[in-house]
Amino acid sequence: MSDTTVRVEVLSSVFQVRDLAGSEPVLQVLLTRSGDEWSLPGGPIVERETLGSAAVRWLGTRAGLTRVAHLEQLSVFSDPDRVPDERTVASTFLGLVPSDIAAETVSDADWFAVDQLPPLAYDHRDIVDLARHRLAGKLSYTNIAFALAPSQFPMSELAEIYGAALGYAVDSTNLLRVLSRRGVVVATGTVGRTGGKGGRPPALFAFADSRLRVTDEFAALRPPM
Amino acid sequence: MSDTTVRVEVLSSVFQVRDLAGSEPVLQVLLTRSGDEWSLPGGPIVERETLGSAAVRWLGTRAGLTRVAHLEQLSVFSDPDRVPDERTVASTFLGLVPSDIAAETVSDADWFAVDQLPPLAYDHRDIVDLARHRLAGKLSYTNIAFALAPSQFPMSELAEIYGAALGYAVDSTNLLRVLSRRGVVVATGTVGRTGGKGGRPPALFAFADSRLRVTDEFAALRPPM
DNA sequence: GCAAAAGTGTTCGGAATACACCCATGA
DNA sequence: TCATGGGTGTATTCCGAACACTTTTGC
Repeated sequence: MSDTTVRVEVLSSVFQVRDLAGSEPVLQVLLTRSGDEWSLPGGPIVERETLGSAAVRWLGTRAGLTRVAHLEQLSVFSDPDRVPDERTVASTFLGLVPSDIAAETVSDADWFAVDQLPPLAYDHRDIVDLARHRLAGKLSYTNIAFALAPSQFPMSELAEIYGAALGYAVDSTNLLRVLSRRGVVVATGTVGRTGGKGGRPPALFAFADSRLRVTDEFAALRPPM
Repeated sequence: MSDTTVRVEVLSSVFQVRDLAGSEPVLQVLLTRSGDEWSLPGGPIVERETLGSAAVRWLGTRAGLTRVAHLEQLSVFSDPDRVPDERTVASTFLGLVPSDIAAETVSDADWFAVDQLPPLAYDHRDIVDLARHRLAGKLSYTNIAFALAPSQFPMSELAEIYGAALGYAVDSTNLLRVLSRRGVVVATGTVGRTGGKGGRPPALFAFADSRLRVTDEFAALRPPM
């Protein structure tokens, strides 16, 4: 059998929930400019690195981003014609950045609201859509929001983060009940400062784990007992 | 940037629920012999094919298997030292074969119960474990069992298939309720033959779709309405 | 006191499991 | 008619959503 080799690149959809001037915070994705177009940050892998370390490396060099709280594999895109030139297989990643990190970017990188994306290169739009869908799914049955939230937060802020990522409003009261029953969030005992327009100061919460954990593996067909 | 190319292979964990002499049916996985060891079927990709078509091609040539009812991507395994020799990135797949198909194999391929696997080459054992876990998860919130079941079946047989794949007993009564509420299975109106030891003849059911469909996307945090 | 935001309690409905009981067939 | 398996109905339990009501702060 012939030892066919192909070009392998990594591409990352990195999300952050960011304040948009004068309105609710929205889910944004990090893009890099290449000529006229915008692309997902990434590039080819080198000899002795895994795909994951390649993704991290490219996020640092292409976009100036170093603090990714979570990174996981998505599908591989392998259509022979997905990019013109050389046959290139793309291994894609989902990355998340906490909302309180000032994710400074280099000059050729910027954040875009996921509902107002510019035209993207090649199949990168499909990759962003896949990543959004994966994120929405995992918010429901894992603790993945730890990677979108600050280390401490009032529940109303966490509800806004969920709302931005899911695309619909989430009730903070019930969110607390669901997440604390599952042991995902715990009260810190500390109290935050009241907001700009008055109101009762909020209790601060934190995620129990800072690594991905499945919290509701079986929606149906649970094992006995 | 240098145009690094690497060797890309596909590896498939193909499962079938098969009768084991004189006992309950069990989940088995298809392996190929390479020298003394057993491996997952697969190999390098060629110029103009996707990873999926490469996986199908290798299943045919290495294992004589042509009728895979479902095939989906799992993770990419990219540790630089995962195989000695040349640096090889493995894109892995989960495949499923209906239980009533006589999945004939070539001489260097055979089926093994997942709980009694022989020593496997390289990291192939990790890949099988990942595939089992993915299958178990998807049985709970998708219709993926269509690819493990015959085209028509009594519910007791489907419960055995679920039981073999999940590793614990599943009640056929409640399985029918869950799957019919979700529109996953429908009654065919036909009736099967009674078993060897007498008993009432069973109604036959079928899956409504023969493509993967998510049936319970959000375990929690459902959208309003 | 009043507005604003946080927190508590209650009710409701949906969905999955467990289990008792009835039905249809072969010997 | 009896054993064997299939099918139906009911009760229980759990969990998440909705919403009203109370509490605590700033002005």
